Amino acid sequence: MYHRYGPRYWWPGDSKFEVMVGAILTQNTNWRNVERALANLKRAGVMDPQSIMATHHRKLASWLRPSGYFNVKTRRLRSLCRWLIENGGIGQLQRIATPALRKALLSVYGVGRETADDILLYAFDRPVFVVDAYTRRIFSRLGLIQGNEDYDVIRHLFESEVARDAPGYKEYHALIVAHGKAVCRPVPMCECCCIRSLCVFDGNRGDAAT
DNA sequence: ACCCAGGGTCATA
DNA sequence: TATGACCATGGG
Repeated sequence: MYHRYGPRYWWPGDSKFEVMVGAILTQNTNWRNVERALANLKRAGVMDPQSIMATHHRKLASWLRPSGYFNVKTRRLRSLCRWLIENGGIGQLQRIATPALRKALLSVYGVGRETADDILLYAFDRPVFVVDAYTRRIFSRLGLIQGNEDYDVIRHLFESEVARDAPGYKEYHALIVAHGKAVCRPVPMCECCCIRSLCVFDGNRGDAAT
């Protein structure tokens, strides 16, 4: 994949905080829409936890609107900022060991396992493997996983099989997304069954494209 | 008129 | 543990 797509330079962002914001905003959302919301925050001069907390929900939501789910994402972003401030900021959090830091992130409203791992890998530079929908799709079609395993089962699999190295994990995940976008498309419905979960093409059609 | 995109929470069984 | 409803915008 590296040979095909080259270095991805992930995660895009001017600061660790911006990476965290992007991780919240990109939940089930096209990155193109996230960029608009990030630009709104920068233009408003609120790309920091204190400014976010000082902004009314209504106004913050209007800036996040292009990224979709803007009401829930407003709450999630503020809960993350509240957590950052209560814990002394990113600099202090850097001193916490990875397992404890991961648990702390997961306790934040709106931060699930993938978002937590995005933040751990790309903002805190921890060697944590991010498992997303593309990872499940690509590697299930390669026959290496079934695809519906629990998140942490797949994460531990990659972390045990791939050398624990943050820069390597960063590049790998970015390449998985690049490959997923370019080639490994979701399984389309076929005329014979018309039900996605029962489609006979599932697991077969993707092979030629992986 | 669909489907999809760099998920997570909550209620329910 | 495992589904389903819900959240919402912009692009193909």
